[in-house]
Amino acid sequence: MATAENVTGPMASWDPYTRGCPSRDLLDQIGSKWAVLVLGELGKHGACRFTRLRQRLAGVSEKMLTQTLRTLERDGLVRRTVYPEVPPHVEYDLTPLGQTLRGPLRVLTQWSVEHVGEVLAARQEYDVRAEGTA
Amino acid sequence: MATAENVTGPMASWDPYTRGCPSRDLLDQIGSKWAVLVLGELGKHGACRFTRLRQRLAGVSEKMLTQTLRTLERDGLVRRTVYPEVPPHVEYDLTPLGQTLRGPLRVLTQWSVEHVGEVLAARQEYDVRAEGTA
DNA sequence: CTGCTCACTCTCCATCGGTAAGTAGCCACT
DNA sequence: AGTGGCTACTTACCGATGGAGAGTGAGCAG
Repeated sequence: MATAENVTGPMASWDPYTRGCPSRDLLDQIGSKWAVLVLGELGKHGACRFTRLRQRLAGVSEKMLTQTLRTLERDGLVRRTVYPEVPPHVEYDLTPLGQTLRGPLRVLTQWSVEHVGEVLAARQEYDVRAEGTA
Repeated sequence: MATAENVTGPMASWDPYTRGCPSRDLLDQIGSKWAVLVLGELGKHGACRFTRLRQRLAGVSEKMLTQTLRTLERDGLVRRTVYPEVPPHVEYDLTPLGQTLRGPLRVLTQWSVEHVGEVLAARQEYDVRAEGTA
């Protein structure tokens, strides 16, 4: 079992509500737009190549996909496997640690799909009221 | 039950993997750094004033807190109540819709707290390997 | 020797986030 | 009369971040 002490010293517990706490950064990372989608995609369909991933996440730029994958790899959530061929062949898939994130992210994604209608309605109502005030 | 049809027309289902889909935007919003923390705080401790909230979310600027609260209010997740007093008195709390997000966000927050040690370790290992390559 | 594939990598520009100072309205104190 | 303070914002400025698109490298087919 990994504890805080193993890595950075005597901090007993992490708290994202504290300024500069690594758990806040991490929360930000894993909740970021492209990371959620990359992890979700790799979780659903397993290993995937760069170009295929880029197609599945319609709208992502190459730069952002590369950057997101690097960050996830560094964080130990995604594994990058290079097959030394020409043309280049690289595959990405989830590590065991990455797998543990599937549940939380699936729940969040489902929430946004299920409630987007209500949110859109709330926005309309808000905007109408704001117009009246302006 | 709110469905897509109620608001924007004949789209049968929302998919965050589609470019420009409102559910992708929404997912981005609710996963964003300050929104997660604001919703978490209001979920845990109930109604709260601006300044108090600012203290609890150590490190947030006034600008970002205002902006985050406005967005959440517009999305129907947070309710803003103004008491016409001097000095000004404004309270924020979760709407019923906002309450439904507590679970998903708590799970995500817990994940980051529980696994930050492993992630930190993975980063160290990655950085050491990268140094060797450089 | 030209073109093609794949996975980047670089450059340029627009938008975003953070810092810090300003605003409004009323009250208490001097 | 004037000064300062309370609370919740706004605004201006600036560096960091994200997106669009072109360029790179390595090797093989034609």
